[in-house]
Amino acid sequence: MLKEETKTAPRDCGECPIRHRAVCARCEADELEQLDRVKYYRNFQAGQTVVWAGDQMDFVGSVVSGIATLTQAMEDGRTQMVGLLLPSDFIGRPGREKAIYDVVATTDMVMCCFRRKPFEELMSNTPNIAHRLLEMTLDELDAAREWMLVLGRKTAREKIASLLTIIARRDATLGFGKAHGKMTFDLPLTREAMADYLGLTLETVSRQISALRKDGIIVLEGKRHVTVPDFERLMEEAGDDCDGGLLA
Amino acid sequence: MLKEETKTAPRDCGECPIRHRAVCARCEADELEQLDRVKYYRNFQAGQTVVWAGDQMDFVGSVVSGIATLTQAMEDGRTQMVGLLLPSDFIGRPGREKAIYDVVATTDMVMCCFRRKPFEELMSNTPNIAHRLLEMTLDELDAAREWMLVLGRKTAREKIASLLTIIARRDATLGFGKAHGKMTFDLPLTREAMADYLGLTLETVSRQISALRKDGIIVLEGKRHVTVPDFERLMEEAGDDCDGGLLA
DNA sequence: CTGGAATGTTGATCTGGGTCAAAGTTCTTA
DNA sequence: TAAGAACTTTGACCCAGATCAACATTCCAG
Repeated sequence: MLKEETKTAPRDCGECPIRHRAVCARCEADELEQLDRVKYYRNFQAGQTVVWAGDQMDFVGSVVSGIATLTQAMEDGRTQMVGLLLPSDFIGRPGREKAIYDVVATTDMVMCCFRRKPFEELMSNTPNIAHRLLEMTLDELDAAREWMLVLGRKTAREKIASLLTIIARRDATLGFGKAHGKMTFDLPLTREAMADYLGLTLETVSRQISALRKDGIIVLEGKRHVTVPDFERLMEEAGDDCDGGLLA
Repeated sequence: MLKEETKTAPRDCGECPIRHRAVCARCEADELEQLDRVKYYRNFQAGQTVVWAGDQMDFVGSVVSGIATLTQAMEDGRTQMVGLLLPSDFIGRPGREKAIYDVVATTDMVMCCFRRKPFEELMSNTPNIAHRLLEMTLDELDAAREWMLVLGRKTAREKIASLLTIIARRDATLGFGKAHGKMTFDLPLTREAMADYLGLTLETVSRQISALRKDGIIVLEGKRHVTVPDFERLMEEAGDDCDGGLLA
């Protein structure tokens, strides 16, 4: 049932696609070598759980390729996604024994893991790592706060538009191409996952996507492939005039 | 009109009330001295704006006493509070020129400010500062994510209960006393500010507070002074069974 | 292919919280 | 000590989004 290695890990850091965006972005050759000693790659399939909230977690690491989600749940089953982890994003918290969120791979995913204890030690001797991690954490904090506005104050339609905006921007940044005019991308999330991210029900997500389609804001091919004829138009629908920011 | 110094700044770090919780928590004597050279205190009155979103910000710093809020607004006036800054919390982001949120003092407040440029330099030579800031930022990220669950998935009543829970916990941590059984504290926020924090209208906030009062979950003296007869009961209302965490 | 999970769409109805409106309470400042 | 101004409560009504239900589509495994 295992597909034969969806995507293989990079052979070494030199050809790693996230070399210049991840925690290791600012490391020198010798530092990379130290990291290399405590590092290993792991592959996950779409749908697979990386960690369960409450589990012991003896590694931290970076998303190399693919997408994962960070999710929090209440006892009665209500669920809120609190983070969307894209290539180069960091998973885990140095100094923390147990995961406090569920981490799930929503697409096939490759992770570059570091054994936690040695990584923590490395961090205290390697300002380049600690510094980059601080920077990334501050970015994520900004993204989380931006998302608080979405959750707290935006309408369902604006929420959907905001999510599309983020995904489109990410594709522009990571792949090639500008974040304006005509754009095309795939939704890496199911309707349900979108609902969990947006604080909506999946029915509402479905309806609002249909509405945006009817209004010509987006064009769908199949369920997942989206074309945005005019990105500026989409941003207006999202309610945030142009504000940059967002998203690590 | 100025009250004669609501609360004065500490004379020196030795008697600073946040000495062991703020960015400087782990600094040695010599490091404190370096910080001292770029530091100054500022007093704000309740209601005063500390920084406007978009403004140049040439300082960062810590809340010494009092409370401030971090707020984000859409052009049409919808407003979402994205942070509640308590004593020892850090304001501003090293490396960032312009504020991206409004910062407002909701009570009289004393800040310990550092000139931004020299602080940034200091940070690169002083792992103790950078490290502590990373730790604090990670805590704030956790708090922001916890809040995403509140905003996205909780009912109005649960939201109010969650907020009361946070404030009660803070008072327990900062002041004296345990976070269980009978607790008493003052609300540092107006109904409107609570609404902005919770993604509600002030009418709903008012109604739900009345409802909690009627149900005996809380007892009010005046508008602001709250007694919680049974903290466990309040936590149940908040929907999170006991989960610790939250709040820097 | 084919039967059954997932996954997604659409409709009908209900409801929690928003909106609008009017009073009631404090707090100021004169 | 009075007259605002700011804050809070409460009521009546409404609507965006939830809930419940049926059906369509896609994707597999056998």
